[in-house]
Amino acid sequence: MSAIDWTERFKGTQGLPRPVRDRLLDVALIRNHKKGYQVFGPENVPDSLIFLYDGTIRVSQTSGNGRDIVLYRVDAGESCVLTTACMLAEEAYNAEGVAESDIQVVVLPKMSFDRLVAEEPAFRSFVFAAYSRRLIDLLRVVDDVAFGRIDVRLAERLVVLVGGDKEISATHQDIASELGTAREVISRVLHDFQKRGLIVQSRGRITLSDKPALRAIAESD
Amino acid sequence: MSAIDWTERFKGTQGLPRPVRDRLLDVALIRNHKKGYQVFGPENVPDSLIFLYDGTIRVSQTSGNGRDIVLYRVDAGESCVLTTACMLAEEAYNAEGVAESDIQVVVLPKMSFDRLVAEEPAFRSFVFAAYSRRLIDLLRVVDDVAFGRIDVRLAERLVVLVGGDKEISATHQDIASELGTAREVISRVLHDFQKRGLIVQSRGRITLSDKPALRAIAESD
DNA sequence: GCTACTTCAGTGATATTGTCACCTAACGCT
DNA sequence: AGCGTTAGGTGACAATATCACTGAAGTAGC
Repeated sequence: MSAIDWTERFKGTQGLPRPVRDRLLDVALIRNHKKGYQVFGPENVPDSLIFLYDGTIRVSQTSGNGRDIVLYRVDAGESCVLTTACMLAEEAYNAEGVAESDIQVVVLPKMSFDRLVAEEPAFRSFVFAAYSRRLIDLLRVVDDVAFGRIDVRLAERLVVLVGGDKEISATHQDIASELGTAREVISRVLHDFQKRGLIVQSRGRITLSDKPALRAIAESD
Repeated sequence: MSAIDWTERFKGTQGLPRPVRDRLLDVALIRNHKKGYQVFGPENVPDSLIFLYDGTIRVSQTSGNGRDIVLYRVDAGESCVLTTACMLAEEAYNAEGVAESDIQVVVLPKMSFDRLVAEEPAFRSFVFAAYSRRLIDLLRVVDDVAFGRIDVRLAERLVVLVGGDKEISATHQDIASELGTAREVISRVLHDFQKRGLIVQSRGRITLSDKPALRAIAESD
């Protein structure tokens, strides 16, 4: 058994009885990938279930022309259920998962996955919870894109991206790809935020100087 | 056993061995609902898995102001996995499933569902396939809303709604709610379609007079 | 240093879509 | 027919997207 009991870190699996965790350790393969690695995509259909041990995966969708939109992120401790959808889909679709940092993933072969689902109720509910969370994430995206204002969404995203910090390192294009809009739109709204004293910009860098105000804008939906 | 072997009609369960079908019949409850019945929604969280035996359920999302968007439809033979997401969600969200016709549903109590998933591999893959299909449906919605042109989406929807027929019985508001846009937008685009000889309108009724042309518009993405 | 090259950001013009206000036409009802 | 309700039309304007540029800021080579 490995020195690190990695299953400890999987959200929702904390309550798993000891033997279940050991079984997970037994059948899973640990893989490392560099930042930028495409975990799955239209041209790269995996045949295994993927759990993320460390790092984050950005799952995004690409349009015919150059625009992107981020659907959700997979954080450490979560599983990437779109890979299963990916496996089952016969019609083409253009979602892809890319490592946003160096990542360490736990690869669970389809057969082992199937057996664990069958035999371990706790694992089963973990998997269904993962699916449900993704469905709800997507509902949120639909809601935002269909009904949300761009300045509200941008403010919200800035607050999320900055985390506990004060600075964000991202180009306008990066942020446009997050929100599924065009760079020019982001440039204009950011310009407006700057005029209002909410942020300070420099090339590839945004400093949030009035986080509470941004949060207030983000809440106004 | 009922006279009708309804499990025959469930897509993806055709290959189930006889005893599995019998077990489904055993534990499931059949319920009838009128058109307009809310199968699930923010105020109405079910505690069972729902399979649709007959009719269709429209799953849509409502915005803060009056706008709606249709996420997908559940047809006979499919399961409504959002109900499970519904059950698991702690944060509020505003999706609802409404019977679009009189429906007959098969209600599978959570416990029975769990047991079937555990014990019947065929049932298991049926359920995962259902989840995946919904995820992919939602990807399509995101793609349309974020990147699609409204005239293209409208033409597409008209062709789908008309089916093998030539007429659609729906108000502009109905169609706007399908696509997540405003009535005025639909009115204008339909007016344009009419001027171009693609459709003929009367109150609450649209006749597709040039379906091939509409299909051509729908394909132009 | 300077130059060439690339990436990033700003901006005006225009098209598309959404919002608001108000109007008219069609239908159902008594 | 008269009346109320719903469906649909339209102009004005706001928000967002697209296009075609511009210059500014970094980067690599010399």
